[in-house]
Amino acid sequence: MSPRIGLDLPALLHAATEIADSQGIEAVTLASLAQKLQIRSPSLYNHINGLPDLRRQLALRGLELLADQLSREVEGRSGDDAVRAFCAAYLNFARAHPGLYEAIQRAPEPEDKLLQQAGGAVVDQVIRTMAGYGLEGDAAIHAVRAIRSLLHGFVSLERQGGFGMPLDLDVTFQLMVETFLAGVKAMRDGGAST
Amino acid sequence: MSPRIGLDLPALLHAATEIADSQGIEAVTLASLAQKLQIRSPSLYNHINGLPDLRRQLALRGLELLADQLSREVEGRSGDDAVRAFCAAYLNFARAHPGLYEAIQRAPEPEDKLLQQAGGAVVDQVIRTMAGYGLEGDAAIHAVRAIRSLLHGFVSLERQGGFGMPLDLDVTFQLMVETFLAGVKAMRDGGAST
DNA sequence: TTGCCAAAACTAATGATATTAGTTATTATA
DNA sequence: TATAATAACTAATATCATTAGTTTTGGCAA
Repeated sequence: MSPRIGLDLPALLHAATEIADSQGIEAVTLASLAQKLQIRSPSLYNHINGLPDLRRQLALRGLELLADQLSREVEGRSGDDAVRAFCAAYLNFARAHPGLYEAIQRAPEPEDKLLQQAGGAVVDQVIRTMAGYGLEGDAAIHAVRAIRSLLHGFVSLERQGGFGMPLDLDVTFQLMVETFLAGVKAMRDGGAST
Repeated sequence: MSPRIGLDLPALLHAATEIADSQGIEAVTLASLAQKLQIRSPSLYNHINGLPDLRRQLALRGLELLADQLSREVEGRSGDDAVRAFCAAYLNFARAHPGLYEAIQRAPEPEDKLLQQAGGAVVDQVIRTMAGYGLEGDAAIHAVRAIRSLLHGFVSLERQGGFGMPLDLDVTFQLMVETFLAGVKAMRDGGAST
């Protein structure tokens, strides 16, 4: 009675994103998505290649969106200011799109070219932001890894309610970033102190 | 022909841990566990209360083991040395038990008393380790949150292969911890520098 | 304008999973 | 030795992903 509803991949991903952001990536199933779209689940195969493919597409969409927002916020800034803006943008994305953020973490296939590339774009943005910071070569790579760890760790713990104390998390975040910057400078300008 | 094989909860969790550590927490299903134990999956209900309960038990087991190893390594140390030992022990646990570590992160029910308590034991260990560091009140809480973020972020990114460059990860980890310590001292002993 | 074809929906069917209900056999204990 | 609790079992159901094959529709070419 009603073939041709007019679905396409973007519409699918939009609906899947809503499910992921509101109920978690686990809740994104072909059954739940089909129900939300008012179609039968086998019909989804006209647009995607099964559940793993759907989640992969979500991860791609998430990475693109993240890279986009990061570069937009960092643009025109430099030094500490750029790092602060970068960190804030990263946190904001994770809070605004918890489901997409979750999807990004599920990068299984290391040989997936497109996913690698999309992830690379985000990492490149970190590298650009941290560049011109007086760090060269290996030291720069270590610093980039450190800030990625810091950001991802905070975001993950916050999302899963890992921080018990009722102390303002935004303050923690700000302080954490400043501590990191202070540490980088201390390490750069000399050895360890007491 | 063969009821009474002699299974009990510890044996179950041991087998489930092996699956989780070798194939990931996703691979821990009642079907896979039953197959490994040579029984039919409904028989598992004599020991556990379904799949969610099994994963919860795994998380509990993981938290206990982690708290145990952390306190063992930190014992007798203090100051920077204690922090370094703590971080190393945390990393070692995550590497040795990737499946258990994964299980820990899946803490869904915030009202689960036992899980809260087990998680609290780990956090308390962080607090004890960071204590006597010249940080008081809120500052101490922020510092604890920061180091948890750092450790969890690094461990997660490493596990999912998030670090692309073929640069020694152990070096990054060491450096990261030292940078954190330097940052904490810089923040404690004065404001921001240039 | 008409007819055809590709695309997008569908139904039907299969296999895997978790879970429940009810059954049987064994072990421990009274 | 008899019995009761326990730990295995079989049978059955519901949900999910996936495949195969079918129908309908909308656009495009003759």
